[in-house]
Amino acid sequence: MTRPRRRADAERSIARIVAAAREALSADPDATVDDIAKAAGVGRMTLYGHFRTRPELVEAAIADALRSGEETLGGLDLSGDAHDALTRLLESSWSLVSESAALLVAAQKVLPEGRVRELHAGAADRMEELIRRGQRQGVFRTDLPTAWLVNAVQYLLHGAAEEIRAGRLKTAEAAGVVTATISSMLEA
Amino acid sequence: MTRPRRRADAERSIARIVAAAREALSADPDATVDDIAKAAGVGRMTLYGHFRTRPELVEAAIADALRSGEETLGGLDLSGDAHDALTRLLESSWSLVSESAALLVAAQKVLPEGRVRELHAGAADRMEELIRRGQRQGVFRTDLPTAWLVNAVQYLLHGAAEEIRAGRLKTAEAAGVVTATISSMLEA
DNA sequence: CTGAACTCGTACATGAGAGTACGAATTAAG
DNA sequence: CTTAATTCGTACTCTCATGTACGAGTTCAG
Repeated sequence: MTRPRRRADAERSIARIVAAAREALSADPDATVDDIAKAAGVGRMTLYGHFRTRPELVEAAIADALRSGEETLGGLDLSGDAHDALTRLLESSWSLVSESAALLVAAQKVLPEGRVRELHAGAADRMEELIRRGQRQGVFRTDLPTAWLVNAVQYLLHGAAEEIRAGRLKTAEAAGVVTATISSMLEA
Repeated sequence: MTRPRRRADAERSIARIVAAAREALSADPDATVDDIAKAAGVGRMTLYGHFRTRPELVEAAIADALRSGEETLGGLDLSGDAHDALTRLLESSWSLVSESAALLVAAQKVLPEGRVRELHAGAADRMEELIRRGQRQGVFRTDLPTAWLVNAVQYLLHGAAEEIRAGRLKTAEAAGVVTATISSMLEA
C-alpha cells in the first residue's frame, strides 16, 4: 500500500475515469474500454495507464458504486419496529439498485465467480441483520432459511429494476410495489 | 411455409442439433456454434446449412424448450382451490425453469428485445390466469398489478435456480422454499 | 439407379475489442 | 527550474467467434 505518491492530475484522471465507468456501464454493461475513456474525456492510453485490464476497471467502478451506497445506507436509522425499518431500508436501497443494475451485470460478467458477492457483503449483512431482528421480534417469518430471504429480496429488487427498464412498471409506482411485495414475502 | 420437402437425414440432423443446442446452452449460455456442432456430432458446416446464424439457432433451441415445457404444463389440472393449483403449477414449473435457466440467458443476449417474452407468452398467460382466478376467489391479493405479480414469480423462480447453481440452496429444499415464498407473496 | 439433397472438411474473409509499443508533448512537484 | 510523472495519439499484434466459399464424398427419394 506504500506506492510512490500519485500526482494530483493523476488522481483527477482516475476519479473522472471511475465516474465515467459507472455511468457508461450503468447504461450498457458491455461498454467498451474505449467508450469509457471517451466518456471520461481521456485518452484510452491514459486509462490503461491506471487500469491494466477491463476487469480491473469494472471492479473499480462497482466498488465505487457500492462504497457510495454504503454511505447512504449506513446513515439510516433502522432501530424500532422491524416493519417500518424494512420500509425505510427498501426505500433507500431501491434507487441505488435501480441506478446500478446494469453495472452489476457488467461486474457479474467479468469478475471471478463470487467476487461481486464479496464486494456486496456489507449491504447483504445489513439486510440480514434487519431480517434477523424482525424474526426475533416475531414480525418476520422463521420457516425459511434467512440467507434465502435476503437473496429473494435482492432478486425482487433487481426484477423491479428490470421491469422499469422494460417500461412495464412506472418509476413512480415502483417503490410502493416493491415494498408491498417484499413485506408480505417476509412477514410472518 | 411451402418449402421444398426435407429429407429424412436432414430432419434427423436438425433434431440432434436442436437437442445439443438446448443442452450446451443450458450448461453455458455462451456456448459457441462450434461447441454445439461438436456436441451434436455434426460438422459445423452442416449446422450452418440449417441455421444461418447463431441467433437463429438459439431461438430454435429455446422455442423447443418452451414447446416441450408447454406439453408438461398444459397437461396439469389447475382447477379447484387456487392455492393448491398454484402449488401444483410451481412444482412443475420449477424443474423446467431450473433446467433451462442458462438457455434463457443465452436467448436474452442474442434475440431482439422482447422476443423472448413473446415466445414465453404461453407460460406467462397460464400463470396470469391462475392468479386472476385466485383473486376472484379472494385467495390472492388484489392490491398490486397482476402483471407485476406474474413477473415477480418469474424472478423468484429464476433466483432460486441461480441459488442452486451457486450451491447456496440444496436442490431438495428448493421446491418447498420456492413454493412457500411465492405463496406468501401472492396470498391476500 | 440417378439426380438432388445433404454432409462436412479446409480454408478464408471479416470484425471487434483487448492489450502492447513507442515516443513526443505537457504538467505537476519540490 | 528541472525532473519525473503523466497524458495521449498512432499503429500494431493477438485472439476469437462468426459467417462464407468451394468442392468432394455420401445418402436418401422416387
